Amino acid sequence: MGKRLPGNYYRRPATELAWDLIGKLLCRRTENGIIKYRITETECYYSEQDTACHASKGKTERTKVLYEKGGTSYVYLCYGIHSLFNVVTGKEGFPEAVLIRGVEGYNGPGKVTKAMAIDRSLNGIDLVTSQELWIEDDGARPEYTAAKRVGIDYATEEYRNMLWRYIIQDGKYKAVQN
DNA sequence: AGATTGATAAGG
DNA sequence: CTTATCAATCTT
Repeated sequence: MGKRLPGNYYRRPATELAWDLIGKLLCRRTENGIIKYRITETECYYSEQDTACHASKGKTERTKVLYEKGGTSYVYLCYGIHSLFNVVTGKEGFPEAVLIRGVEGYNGPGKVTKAMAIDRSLNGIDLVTSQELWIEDDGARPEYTAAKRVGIDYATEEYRNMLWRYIIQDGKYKAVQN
């Protein structure tokens, strides 16, 4: 079956990981056993120049994890309600990450983390060695489309228009349009 | 379209 | 300490 993605898989730009993670299996160990969901939608956040990226305002207590090396998880509580799960990519010292916006059966980043019981206690863990949370590749290479990112109205127009959101082509799980 | 929600970050 | 700001979701 699926193989866990190695550390060097994550040491690539978020702009590349974002579409490559489409179709991969997000795995989570729970008390009831291991659950796996296929990733259907991602978004990438790249560099301090990207005004939609949390790191654009500089390194803070919250965003410092974005500067970690690829393969680190970044779990962030949004709007006081929703935990959002991101995969930090690239090399140490450069802020970039891929937000998991949807998995098979669950559209919406808040629903994904709810379904998989991901919370801020998993912030900063290593997806390569963790027994709690990791990503596998089972060889699936689904079609995907690119779109503008959503929920980032505060970003400058230049970055709002970036096609940094990727959606699996499956018809069953249509994403909301811009 | 509007209400909600609480951690985070910046300012006094 | 106080205030403003959200990488969202649910209900009208």
